[in-house]
Amino acid sequence: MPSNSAPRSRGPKATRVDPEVILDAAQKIFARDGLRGGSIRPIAVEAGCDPALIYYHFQSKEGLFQALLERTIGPVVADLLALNKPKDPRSVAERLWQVIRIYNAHLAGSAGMRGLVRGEILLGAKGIQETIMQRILPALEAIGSLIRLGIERGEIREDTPPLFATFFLARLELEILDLIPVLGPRVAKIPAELAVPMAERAWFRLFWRGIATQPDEALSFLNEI
Amino acid sequence: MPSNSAPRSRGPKATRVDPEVILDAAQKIFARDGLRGGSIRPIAVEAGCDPALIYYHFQSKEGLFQALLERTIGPVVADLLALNKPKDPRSVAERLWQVIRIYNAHLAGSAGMRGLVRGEILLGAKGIQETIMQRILPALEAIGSLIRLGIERGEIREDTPPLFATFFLARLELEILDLIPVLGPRVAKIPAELAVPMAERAWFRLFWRGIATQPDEALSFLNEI
DNA sequence: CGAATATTTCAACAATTGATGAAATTTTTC
DNA sequence: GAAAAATTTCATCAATTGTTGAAATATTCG
Repeated sequence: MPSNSAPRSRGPKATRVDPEVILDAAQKIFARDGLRGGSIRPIAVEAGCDPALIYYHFQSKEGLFQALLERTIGPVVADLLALNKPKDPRSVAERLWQVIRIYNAHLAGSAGMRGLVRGEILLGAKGIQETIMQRILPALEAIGSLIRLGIERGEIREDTPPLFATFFLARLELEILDLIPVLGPRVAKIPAELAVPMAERAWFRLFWRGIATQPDEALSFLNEI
Repeated sequence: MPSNSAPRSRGPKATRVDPEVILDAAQKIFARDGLRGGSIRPIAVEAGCDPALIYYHFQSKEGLFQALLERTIGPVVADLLALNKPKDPRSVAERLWQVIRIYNAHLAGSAGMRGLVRGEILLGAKGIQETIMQRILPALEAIGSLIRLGIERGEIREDTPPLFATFFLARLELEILDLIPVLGPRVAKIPAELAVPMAERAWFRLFWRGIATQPDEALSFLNEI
């Protein structure tokens, strides 16, 4: 039998394949299968194009992933840096809480991507590690500045180590979004969709109690929504 | 040209290939390349045997990984469960601190394995997920019991949610061992080998302050070593 | 010793992978 | 309208993958 589908015509289609569509497809596949496990052909199917087109736009599989990283991390970092504006009228407590909200707002829908990023920090190729680090380090620095500001203002205990407190908070976001929806319902009878907001609040309270001079004041913003 | 190496003789060698040696090799390769990225042939080279021998002992790649999981997680869980003995004379604070020490003692040397386990919880095949969960859930339950005991005894604040505090502590171990040695030296000038013990203590203090009724008492054990 | 069993290797399979060069088609430029 | 550039597909390569069946050797048991 001859092939049962006529070959599509070559050359540009009626509607060009937006590289953003390819990135969407890559995010879906990489998030599900990992960087090594996800392969180009399923991404091409998802994007509705030929595998070779992906190479035309992104040169290599690694290039595709790096482009995806830029798109995923970029907006998060931008928002985190904005928390450090000198004229911001909010308390440090409230702005640290916003760190969590920002993270959630941008990344809640991209499960798998965070684990992927995390895995590549630990085991990834040097080039990808560098890309990630250059994006993440300024964000960590921004959180550290906030904590130092809190110490200056007397909101945060003087014996709080800014660096470790930063890691503690940054880490918190990761785990809330990734592991809590999986573990929460299994360990207790917490619906998956409630696990994240409950953990966010409980953990931020715990965190704030650990570092604040007046731990039980000024957390009213936690009760919104 | 004929092949440049004479074929090894078949049949049992002088010294049998201990399956434990294959597990050691698998741990090294999987930890470096991930479950999907790590393949059987390099594991066989590392173990000094033929790839087919791995199938003889472990049936499949997934079977190999499951056996490796058992060997890695088993001892950790056993030690964690032992923390819950009713006659233990130590304070809850000290026993919660031991959670971290146990984790470190068993898993500090197997970087990559933790990320692997974590990744498989989120994205892994159903069978592997089940294996992991059946091992981990009793450990989480043990920590939860300790925290409830602390509340009963008045060591821990009554408004502490045991479940989330458990996750918080369990999570803490993971990140200290994995991310801190990578991020610490890059963000500040902390040597990698100091980053872990420093973070362990700083984070445990912060954690304890967040949940304790008398947060600044009875942490003298943190100064040992 | 001889038979049964356990251990190890070899050779090969079908499938999948990342990648490329050439051809075809459209769009842009002049 | 012709030439140049951009976009898309096709066909295919070489390498690697997990896995298996058969053969070979050693050990154990009667």
